[in-house]
Amino acid sequence: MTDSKRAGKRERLAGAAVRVLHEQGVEKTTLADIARAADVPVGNVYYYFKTKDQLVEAAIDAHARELESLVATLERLPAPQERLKALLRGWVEQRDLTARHGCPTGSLASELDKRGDGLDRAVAGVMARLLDWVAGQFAAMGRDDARELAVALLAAYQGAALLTNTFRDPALMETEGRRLERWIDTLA
Amino acid sequence: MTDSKRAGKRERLAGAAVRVLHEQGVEKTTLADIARAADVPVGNVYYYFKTKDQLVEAAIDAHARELESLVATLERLPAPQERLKALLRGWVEQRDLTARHGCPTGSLASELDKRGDGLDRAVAGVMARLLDWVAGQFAAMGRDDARELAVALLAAYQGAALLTNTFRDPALMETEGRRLERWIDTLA
DNA sequence: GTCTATAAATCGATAGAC
DNA sequence: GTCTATCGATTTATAGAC
Repeated sequence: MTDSKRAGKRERLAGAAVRVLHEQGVEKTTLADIARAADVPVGNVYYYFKTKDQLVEAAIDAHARELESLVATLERLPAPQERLKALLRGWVEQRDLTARHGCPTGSLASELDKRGDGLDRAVAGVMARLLDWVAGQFAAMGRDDARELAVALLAAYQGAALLTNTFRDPALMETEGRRLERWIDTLA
Repeated sequence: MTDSKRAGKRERLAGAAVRVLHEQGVEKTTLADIARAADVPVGNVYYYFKTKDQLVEAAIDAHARELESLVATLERLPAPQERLKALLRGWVEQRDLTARHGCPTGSLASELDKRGDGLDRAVAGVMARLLDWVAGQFAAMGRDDARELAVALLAAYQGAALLTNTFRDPALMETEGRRLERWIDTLA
């Protein structure tokens, strides 16, 4: 089989893993679940990934690329406060999915921390890059407490996502999103 | 064996479960892990709990009682804003444990959501009672947006706990705790 | 390269001796 | 009531046919 086809199957597995791991969690998800979602025979998974951990790592990488692509579209907006508010609105738009399964990045970080392997460091890297970008926006707004504000914004979202998921209440994310937009306006 | 002794062993198992489930997560924790921590033979666990789920539920109840006892001590403080700030300081004091394993309630809520069983509703109840109490404090401060403020405070803490855990950085919780104390002062 | 069959390990749960 | 031994189901991972 050609390299392009092999890459396609690898990516299909990684992409399906992102979705299924978000829905079911890492521990509850079997390789059979991911293989089925990717329409690949179970035993064949091991040709592309030596262990389950390597497949999870590929899913983290795929998720990181999705996040980078989102940030890239935000970069097109001229003002940093508009970029941050657009990020917020994107999170609010995902409220139904968040109510069902939580924030993909946050629940992954929480779950991978409990595993002995080093996969939690990979998610921490994804989270760190997002935090850096948010801090960069606050810095562009002339704030010298940019990092602290970035932590506050990201924490507010992560916590809101957790409560939205816990109470299965998408409206909670809407209310919190509006409040955070007003907060950003006061900082400009 | 007497009822009191039996109750003692049941409680020892539930108490050990609270600790071990926080450290290792629900899925990674085996009944053997909990039995060892409680100094009870593995097979004997099933005399006290018919299934693993029932043991997890007992752990949630035990955790709920710990939280209620904490809230009861806060009730002794005269002013509602002092009660909230004391709650915050308690969270900050737990920062090292949080950096290692996250917030016990939050990580439990996140993990149990991914399981098919109904245990996530039990944690949601614990979280709801805490949220109600916080909202009650804001209401006593004369705020008619008490519920929204309570969601904001609890979400800020849950998000800060998640980031503290993800980055393994207790200082993050300290900084965020100070910021939230200042925020409460502006609302009084 | 692809897939089936199965080994190997883990863990929840039960049977039954004491 | 307490504990050991073990079953049965699930899941990761591998061997090997095609």
